[in-house]
Amino acid sequence: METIFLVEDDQKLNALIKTAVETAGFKCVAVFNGDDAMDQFSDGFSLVILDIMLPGRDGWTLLRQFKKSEIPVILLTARASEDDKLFGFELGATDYVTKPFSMKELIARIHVHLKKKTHDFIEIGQLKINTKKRKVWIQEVLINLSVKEFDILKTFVESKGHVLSRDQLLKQVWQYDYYGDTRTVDTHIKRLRKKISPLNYIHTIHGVGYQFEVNDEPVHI
Amino acid sequence: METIFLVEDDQKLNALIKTAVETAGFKCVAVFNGDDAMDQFSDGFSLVILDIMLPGRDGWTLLRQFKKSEIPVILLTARASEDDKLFGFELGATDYVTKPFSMKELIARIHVHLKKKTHDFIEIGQLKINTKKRKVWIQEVLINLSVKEFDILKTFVESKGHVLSRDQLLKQVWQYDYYGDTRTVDTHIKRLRKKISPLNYIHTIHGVGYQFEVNDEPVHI
DNA sequence: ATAGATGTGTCATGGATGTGACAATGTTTT
DNA sequence: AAAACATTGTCACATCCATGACACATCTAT
Repeated sequence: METIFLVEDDQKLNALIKTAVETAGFKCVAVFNGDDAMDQFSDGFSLVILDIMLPGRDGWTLLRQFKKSEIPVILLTARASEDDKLFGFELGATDYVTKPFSMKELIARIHVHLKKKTHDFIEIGQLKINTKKRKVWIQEVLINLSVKEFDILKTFVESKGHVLSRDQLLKQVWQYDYYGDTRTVDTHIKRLRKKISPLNYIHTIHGVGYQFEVNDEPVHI
Repeated sequence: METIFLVEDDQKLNALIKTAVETAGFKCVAVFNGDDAMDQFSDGFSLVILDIMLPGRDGWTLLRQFKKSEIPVILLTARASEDDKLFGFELGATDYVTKPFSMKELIARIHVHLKKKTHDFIEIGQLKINTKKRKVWIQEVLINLSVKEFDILKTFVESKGHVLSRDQLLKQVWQYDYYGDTRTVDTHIKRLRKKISPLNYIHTIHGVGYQFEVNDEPVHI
């Protein structure tokens, strides 16, 4: 479970954000001042929400500290001052939100930085994929895929655009200790291509492997 | 050099942003409508700035198209509507900026999003190389390279400017135990030179080997 | 001037890939 | 339980194309 670290001195706002974050499905550790922030911070957190206008220890110092760990930091700022925003970015803030803001927007930005969009549904090109139900549609038409075919397709859409060797696909879709012929991959690619035709999304990279990329013509309206 | 793709129908604003982006040290390809955007878009760009309120083709359609390529997209929006922001995020926008905004802030956000993305990308001279996708562009135009050609090019750009003997190239690109003719290297160099022409980056060091060095004329603005 | 190094067009070959068929195994239906 | 069906892995064969070697032209250094 992803845990958000919240640093906000205003009691009401702190509680409000904490509730919003938790109802969005995250855990939330909330502190009210800079000293507690320093003490309780660890790199086990997935993301930090930091009010830059803290009493006591300066918010900028905290930001500098947090960014040593590569964890994304969203700044909350009351001042709409231009310079503050720029200074924040220069110090490594991932994003900022200017008060007043809606909880919806804050949550949306959290999702963006965690790259955890609603992951059960993936839309790519003319394909719609429900990973939980293991179903695939081409323009609302359900496609019947076998286990291996679905796993290969899922591997493709998740390894966005990267070239995958046959060995990589074998390790991912089959098991780490698979002893079969690498040409087996070819056969499954063939079957998958046939089932998602006329979509031409699986490309052969001669001498390397396969690559999944949407190449639809621009749709003219 | 990183190239920004700008889609903005307002003449003045378009020029303003283009100038700001270029003085910030990026190149900028600017278009004024959705059709041109569709035509000129390529995944050789590093980032897209998209005005969501375009005449003619809907900005959302463009966004959907752009996001197929994994390139970060910053939305420009006049409406401060909450729903628009959320919709934009759901469709895969990386960030958005609400008008009116300062050029400073826009540039700051560009820098933030480009930092994340530099891992798989190598830019050298007029070449852009994506090692994971094994793709190469010359000024946004995709070049089709074979396995050996790509590996040689990759070896070159990674061994910054050093002269490489044919034996070194053979060991790196082929295998440590390769028994072929060293002249084979020459043939592949020939093909690679042809494919990346008119770029003259591969230099012959007589009696030693080859060297990769960018020798472009400084571009005067 | 000369010998060796390099550029380059051509071509045969081998390796990589597409594809249909089939047997073995697992799953569903009757 | 038997039959019908689906899935999977392997093979054989055809096809395609990257590759590597060669021959010859051109260049470079001495």
